[in-house]
Amino acid sequence: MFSIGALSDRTGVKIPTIRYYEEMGLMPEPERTAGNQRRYTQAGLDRLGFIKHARDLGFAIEAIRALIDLNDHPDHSCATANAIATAQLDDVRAKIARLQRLETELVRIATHCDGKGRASDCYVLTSLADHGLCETAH
Amino acid sequence: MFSIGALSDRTGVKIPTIRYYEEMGLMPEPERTAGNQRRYTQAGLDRLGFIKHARDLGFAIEAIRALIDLNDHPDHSCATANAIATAQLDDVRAKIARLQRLETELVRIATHCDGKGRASDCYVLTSLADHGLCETAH
DNA sequence: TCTAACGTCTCTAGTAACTAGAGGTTCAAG
DNA sequence: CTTGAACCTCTAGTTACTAGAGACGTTAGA
Repeated sequence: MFSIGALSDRTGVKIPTIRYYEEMGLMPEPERTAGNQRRYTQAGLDRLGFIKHARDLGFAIEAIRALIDLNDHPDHSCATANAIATAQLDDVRAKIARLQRLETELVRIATHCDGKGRASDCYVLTSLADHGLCETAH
Repeated sequence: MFSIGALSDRTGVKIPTIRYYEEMGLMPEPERTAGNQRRYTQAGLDRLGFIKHARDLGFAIEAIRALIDLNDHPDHSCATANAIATAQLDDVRAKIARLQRLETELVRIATHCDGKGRASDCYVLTSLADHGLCETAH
């Protein structure tokens, strides 16, 4: 049996976050000691690892809830799991594309200002005031 | 003079968001009609455009506050503006790098599952349960 | 001038996914 | 049996908005 601190140490998930996951219904309510402290089994540790990994990959809590549900029903079809993973991939790719456009503009903005002039001549400030200077849409 | 709705239409910033910016001190408190409605000048419109552009580029409210402050003091050095823009660029690049690592893992996870099997054999679920299958750190 | 329709007002509360802190209790090592 | 670390619950704060309720203001047409 593991205390909540032991779980935290093994997974890298902070203690308040573990309690938060329990409240959100991602972690099952564990057994308690006579003094009301949580005691987890190996299954609890495994589940927290699953959640952590999914969160690290950017899955939302609701998506993880669905994935856990599937994991608990081995005979269900995995179509939902595939759809969730694919949607997450699409989401990540969209974010990358957007950030790359921002990167382009920020490089332009940052390189045209050496930080040594006066604010009235600053290309950073001029750029922000005038959208027309941008190369891409954002 | 512009009503708040006119400002919203011209900048694409939603009305409650304009009021929120006012509360945060990014937008100055505008004049009011006898009936207590906000009326903005061209300067108010310009400032909202500045804020919108900065937000679109991912600058945080606090960073924008500093940029506006510089914009209002033309004789100050623009070193801070340059530092803020550079920090933002670094931040964007770090996010891109992280997302690209996630993309790698998600491609692997999504392509190994066709969504037609059973949950017990699902590569998506197996992968999430076993971090060892990952190619990169995340 | 009246009135209908639409615009605007303030205020509260909700979102995602935690994080911080207060004030009190329990556990385990020595 | 003591003591110090770990744990408990609860509330509130974070970021940047968004939604909704209920009331009031503005304006164009009859």
